[in-house]
Amino acid sequence: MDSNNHHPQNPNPNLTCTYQNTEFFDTLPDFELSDYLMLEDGTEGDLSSQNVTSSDNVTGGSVESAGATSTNSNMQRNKPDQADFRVAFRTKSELEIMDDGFKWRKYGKKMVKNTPYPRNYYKCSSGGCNVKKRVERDREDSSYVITTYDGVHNHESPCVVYYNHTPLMVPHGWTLQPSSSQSSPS
DNA sequence: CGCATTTGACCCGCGC
DNA sequence: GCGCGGGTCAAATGCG
Repeated sequence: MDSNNHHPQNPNPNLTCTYQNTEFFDTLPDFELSDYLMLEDGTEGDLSSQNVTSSDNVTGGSVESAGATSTNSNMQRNKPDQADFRVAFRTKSELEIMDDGFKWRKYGKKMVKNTPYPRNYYKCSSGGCNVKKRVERDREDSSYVITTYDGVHNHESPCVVYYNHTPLMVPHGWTLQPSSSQSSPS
């Protein structure tokens, strides 16, 4: 609706995610992460009532893909390859458009019953990448945005390709960067 | 002119 | 078996 929603490729090029140290969220002045939701295949309940470790520090270093033994892989007609991994964030932000360095293309919008705010559906526009993203506002606090990632990117973030690959698993959209390194590669 | 966004319709799954 | 809700697709429109 807002014509200013045309998200650029990477408004936060210096967005360095030291996710395990939570420094990433401290680096962002515009929004802060309130809740980190770890949703696995079939474990996902309702985001509205999904209470997690709502602590300021996200000590979630144990993010793993949990789709290795899923019985119902073909839940959708899409490729069930990477649809087993799901992560949700609740972020305090005025804007629903939180670019994580990936390029997302909106493909749908829905009004949810329990929420006065619409839910937006995004797909990763990178070729061959079937990662989906769901963005909705918290019905309790409209200042919070709930972002749910479905799937795993099969490519690096366009804005952090110059970083070394890390063996650690990070939530979709977040690219890990060694805290010992400078955010400016030059 | 090309690409991204928007919006409505359609399809699928689940619950009653 | 029917209804409801959620999710996805496709065509149209607008903007760059």
